[in-house]
Amino acid sequence: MMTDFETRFVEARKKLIRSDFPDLNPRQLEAVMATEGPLLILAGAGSGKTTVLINRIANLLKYGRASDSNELPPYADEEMLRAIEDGGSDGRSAAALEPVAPWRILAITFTNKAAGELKERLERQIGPEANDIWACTFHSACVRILRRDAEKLGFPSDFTIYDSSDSQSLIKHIVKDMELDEKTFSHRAILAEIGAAKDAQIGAAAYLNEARRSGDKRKIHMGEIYSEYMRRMFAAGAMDFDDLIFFTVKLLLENDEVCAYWQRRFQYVLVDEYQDTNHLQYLLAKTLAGGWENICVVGDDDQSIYKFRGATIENILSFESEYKSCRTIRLEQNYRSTGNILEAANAVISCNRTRKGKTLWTDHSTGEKLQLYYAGNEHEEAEYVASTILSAYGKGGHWRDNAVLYRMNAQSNQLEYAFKRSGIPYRIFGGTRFFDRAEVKDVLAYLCVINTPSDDLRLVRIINNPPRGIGARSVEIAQELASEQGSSLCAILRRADEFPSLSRAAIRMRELANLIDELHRMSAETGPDLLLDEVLARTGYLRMLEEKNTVEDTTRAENVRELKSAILGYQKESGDNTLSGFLADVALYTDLDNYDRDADSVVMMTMHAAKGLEFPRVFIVGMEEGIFPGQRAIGEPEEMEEERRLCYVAITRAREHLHLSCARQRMIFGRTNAYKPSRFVDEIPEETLEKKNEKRGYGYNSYGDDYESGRRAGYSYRRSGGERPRPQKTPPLAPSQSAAAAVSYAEGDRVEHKAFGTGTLTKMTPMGGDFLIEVQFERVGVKKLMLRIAAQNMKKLD
DNA sequence: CGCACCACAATTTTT
DNA sequence: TTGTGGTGCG
Repeated sequence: MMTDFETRFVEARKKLIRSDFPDLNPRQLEAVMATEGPLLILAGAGSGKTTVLINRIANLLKYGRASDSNELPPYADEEMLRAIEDGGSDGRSAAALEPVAPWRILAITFTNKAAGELKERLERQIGPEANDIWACTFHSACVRILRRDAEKLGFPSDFTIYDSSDSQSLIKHIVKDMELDEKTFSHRAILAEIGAAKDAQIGAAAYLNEARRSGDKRKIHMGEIYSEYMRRMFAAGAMDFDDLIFFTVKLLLENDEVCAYWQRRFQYVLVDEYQDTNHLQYLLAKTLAGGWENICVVGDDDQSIYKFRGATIENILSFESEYKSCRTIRLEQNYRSTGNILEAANAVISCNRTRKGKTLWTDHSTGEKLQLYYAGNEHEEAEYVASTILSAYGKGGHWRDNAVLYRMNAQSNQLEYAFKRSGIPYRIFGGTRFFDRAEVKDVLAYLCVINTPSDDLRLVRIINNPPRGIGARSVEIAQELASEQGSSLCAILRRADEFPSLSRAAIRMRELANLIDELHRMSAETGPDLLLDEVLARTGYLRMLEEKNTVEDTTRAENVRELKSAILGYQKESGDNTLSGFLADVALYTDLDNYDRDADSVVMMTMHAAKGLEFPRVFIVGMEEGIFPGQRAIGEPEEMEEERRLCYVAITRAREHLHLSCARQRMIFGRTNAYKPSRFVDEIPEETLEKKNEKRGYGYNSYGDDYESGRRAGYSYRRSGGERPRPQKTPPLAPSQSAAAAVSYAEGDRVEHKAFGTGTLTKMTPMGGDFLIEVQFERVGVKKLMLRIAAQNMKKLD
């Protein structure tokens, strides 16, 4: 039983702490104050969860567990209580109850970007102290833990990290060496299977045993591949992404001391995007938090869209039964979107069965209705998007306020063309990332080999690149020699002239080995930036690119130089000047996308990639059965729910304007198919939707005479031999109108464009049945546009 | 050994 | 349609 004084003290203390977070809503405040024990925060889209995370950490650093405890400090007295009630700075320090040291806090996110943002915002709010907080990704946390104790697992503490393409090529080599059929054993399937095994904590030996017991041929082969994969990884002192977590968990579970060390250290563990964790990650978080049991997970079961890579929604759904004393807080107030957008999002997601149940609300106004555009095909759809963006820009928006989201990267093409034709600057996110580009990987492979000459996998990659006369056969022989002698490939290269079988290539091999050794020695005293220069010069790699002189090779050369700025950036950020440090970091750093974040251009990306982002105006294209939801999800209830969550994520990216579009027919992978509008469209309440072009896009008439009249602006013009479209009364977007109008333009005309303003048409070049025009605009300078598209958004001035 | 040509498959993707 | 990987020829 608490005494009256105690009650007053605790209440006053809570009141004071609360007053320190005036900008939070009641639910957010509750989440910030609930510091002790397991806590599940179900944070809807746009509900300010990062704010909560940051303030929660701030609270811990400042007040310790005071906001969530009935405990009094040892010397609590009336005077102290008065100070707290007054709320001055004395009161604030009196209110604290063992403030938490920053290094006792572990905040785990999924992406480097999220971790970086967290760190940045923490530093801004809390100050330099924030640097000692472990705000990192699962993988980088594991690396830090493993660097300390990898030897206990038999790995060198400077183990290298293989990224997925390294893993992939290793698998390829193994499948080849084992002479298995590469069709039945696709790299993808194997890696998925190995990943799943690791996720279930099944090591290679256990897997193989189990496979042998089952007698399943395929499984046995799979087990053999798995074992060989792990053997070679171990021999190379390498871990892949899954291993980082797998081995960390193993380390913690098998070494009581190590486990106790970390458990004692991490007094508070926070996990962001908890719905995206897989079983191993869950286990890791649980284990690390095992000492103090102060585990706070933040997530949204409705935004779980990564099942395909192992995330299990179960983690979040069963958190409450896992931790009996758990408190659950729902953040349902949305600060991002208009009422209509939220209503649509709520309506769609409510069709799912497996969920915790949340309903977002907002005090924003209803806003404008969602626009649903029915297009005849993907060209029309793209032109609708382009045209809408031009209008918005013309009314004084920025390009970067617009995002176009699609289900598959393959859908980006038509949009890209439409943007090019219309003079809209755009950027595509996703696709091949910087560090995945061949030329960057090549150069990094050099650096890896220089750092660790026994890194056979990387050595094979660069052994004849640039071509130096070491052919595939010679490499094969050298590899055989290496495995016979149990030495590394590089060691064989050094002694190449001892092996008659290598005769022809021996000299070249020795030269390469010498180069590697020399650069290796140099790496001890030279920073990675200068070493890179040396590598580029001495290996002739840059020369090879420069000599080719094609457009691609110029960009490649640029990418290689860009790598140098990545190195310089690393050195500046970390203060570390070692090659091994940089390489360790690079393996975990996929994302150089952060460069020119402020560039003003329309953003294009998959819906997956858009998670966590927001834009004033969002287009969701390809709302068709078979595209979104994808063919694979149809008839699979679980998959369908995941697609629906994806739809929910996509819708909730929009702040003010949301445009959906579907096409009656679409060409994908070179084949044209007819599609019905997506079921998700039907799930959106009618009253929040404004349908546009329904008749023409999907109506009975759309394949009648309309079709021949130049509606398919992209190519039918040429097919119909320049035939003039029949005049018809059409809404402003109809391309037929533009085709008619296009004819009447000539060089020297004064024009007014709805986005770019007034200008003079300076040049007209016939191009594929259309014209490429150049217009000197007064406001935005020279633009190159395709006339047919431009004509929709432009009129002639007299 | 290097290049050109053909077959084939292709959600989504952080680390 | 696009990219990739394997094969065959000079």
